[in-house]
Amino acid sequence: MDKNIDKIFAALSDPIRRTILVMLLEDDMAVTDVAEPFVISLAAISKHLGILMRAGLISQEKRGRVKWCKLEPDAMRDAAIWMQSFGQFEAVNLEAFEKFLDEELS
Amino acid sequence: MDKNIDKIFAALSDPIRRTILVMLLEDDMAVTDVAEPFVISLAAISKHLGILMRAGLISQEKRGRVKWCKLEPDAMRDAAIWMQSFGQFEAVNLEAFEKFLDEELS
DNA sequence: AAGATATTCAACCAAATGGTTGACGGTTTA
DNA sequence: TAAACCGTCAACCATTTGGTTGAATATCTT
Repeated sequence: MDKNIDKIFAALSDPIRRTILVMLLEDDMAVTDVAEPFVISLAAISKHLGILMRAGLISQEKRGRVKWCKLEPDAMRDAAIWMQSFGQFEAVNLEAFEKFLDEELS
Repeated sequence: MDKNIDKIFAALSDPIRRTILVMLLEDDMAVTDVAEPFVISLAAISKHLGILMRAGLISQEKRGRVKWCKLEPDAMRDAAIWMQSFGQFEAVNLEAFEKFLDEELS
């Protein structure tokens, strides 16, 4: 139960996986569509999705031959609590967040 | 500048390193004292501290033969912003945080 | 000067990570 | 039924990670 925080932080340490999570903020996506913007192989994306799955950050549901990926934002709560404990971080303001998303997606 | 978020999350993915950060919440510590509660070798702790250093999460200052380790909580801000963007996490309440620290330190 | 203390370095090892390609098993479409 | 599509699996490769031990360096103490 607590070992999972390891997996969550490890999952978040890869920029491809963070980008995938940002993509899933918009909407659920099929594996093939998740893979589309990246230059690496579908198999590699499949592995990344497995890591996100095992960390609990996404869930997957197969309908027909398509496997849908869904964001599970709750998984991040423990990690967020851990981080904020060091914090006195100001509340996130929208400006900072939008700027951040721009950089992340470029 | 942004590549560092990879290193921050990677650094946080290890329970020993997270425990070290919690220890440094209390006060600055010498490397030997950081290592004391752990069963692994001093050299291994030295490597962990190097990873925390390169992630910017701690700083080190040598005075005499003793190297002092200091928490640098600001380094976590970018990562915290990233996480909170998925969030709508409620503000951390003290109860949850104390429970968390108990688990982390045990 | 010699000895003890603090920390890192170097060489090594096992396991995990991130990538590849090719084959395979389901599912849909023609 | 045959062909196309969706996604994973298996085998492989290079690199990184987390640990070890023993030697090296630097500083303090006696």
